[in-house]
Amino acid sequence: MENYINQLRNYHLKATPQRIAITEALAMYGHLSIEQLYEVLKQKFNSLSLATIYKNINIMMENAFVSEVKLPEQKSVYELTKASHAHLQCKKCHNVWDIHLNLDDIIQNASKNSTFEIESANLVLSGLCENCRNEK
Amino acid sequence: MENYINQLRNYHLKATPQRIAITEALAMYGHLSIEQLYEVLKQKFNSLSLATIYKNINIMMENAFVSEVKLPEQKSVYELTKASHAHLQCKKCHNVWDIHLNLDDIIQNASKNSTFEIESANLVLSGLCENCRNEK
DNA sequence: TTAAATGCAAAAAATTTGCAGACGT
DNA sequence: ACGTCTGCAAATTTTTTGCATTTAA
Repeated sequence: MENYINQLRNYHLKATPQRIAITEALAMYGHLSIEQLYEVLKQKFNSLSLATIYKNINIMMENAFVSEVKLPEQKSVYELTKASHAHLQCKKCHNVWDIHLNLDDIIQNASKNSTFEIESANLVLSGLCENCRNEK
Repeated sequence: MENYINQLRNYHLKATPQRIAITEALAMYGHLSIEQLYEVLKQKFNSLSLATIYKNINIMMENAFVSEVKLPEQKSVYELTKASHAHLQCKKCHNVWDIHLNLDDIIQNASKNSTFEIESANLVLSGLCENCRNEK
């Protein structure tokens, strides 16, 4: 909590209660959509406005405190910015997990096959999570 | 052209002039956004409605004739469905290219590090294309 | 001939903006 | 105290829907 206040400040973001709550929610759940963030924070702030979520997520992305994860077949989710990693998306429950693959290898390999100067890689792996796989 | 008519029919899509034109545009340009498709087709059909683009792209995706490519920091583009491949996105000119990497290797490697049953991989590599790199 | 597609207008959904009052620093 | 943030309402943007007419097969 104190921790989140300082983290926000490190990214030049005023530590308002709403922003602290967004940070807490993302730290706890890992990946949330705009609508999910709204539902979670709504518990704590009953006068919360969706516009506040949008404004905050936008400025948090501009300041690289939060990152957007674009996913096939579902709405984007947002996460606290971390070291480069890939994502696992469950096609059944739609939850998202981090997976720590070496994206640099992929970038280097791809660089051999192109004239691009590749700076970053965005990888989403889709399938069934352990839970959903066992359910059927 | 005849060719596109049959391709559309293979995917259970009636070959209307608008759909043929969408197919031609995607075959020619590779990757186009909704708005770009609208602009391109508008040349040919001056009574064209944006709703027609949306309806067609949606049904073409349902029938797997067209695929959506979600990109970091820019609107989705659409392409004719092809064998599995990755994408290169230029951060300057915002154009998109296919790159034929072996995604199966990536999937197998990731599978070792997770309990997921991974079915597919979605990879977008971002950087500068040759043109934009040379311009500065 | 018939089911489906088109284009239009309207509706719905998603996102952004402006502003007055509240709040963090 | 100052500049920024919040919540609200309104505006804008994006996407979908309903319907009359047209069209592909």
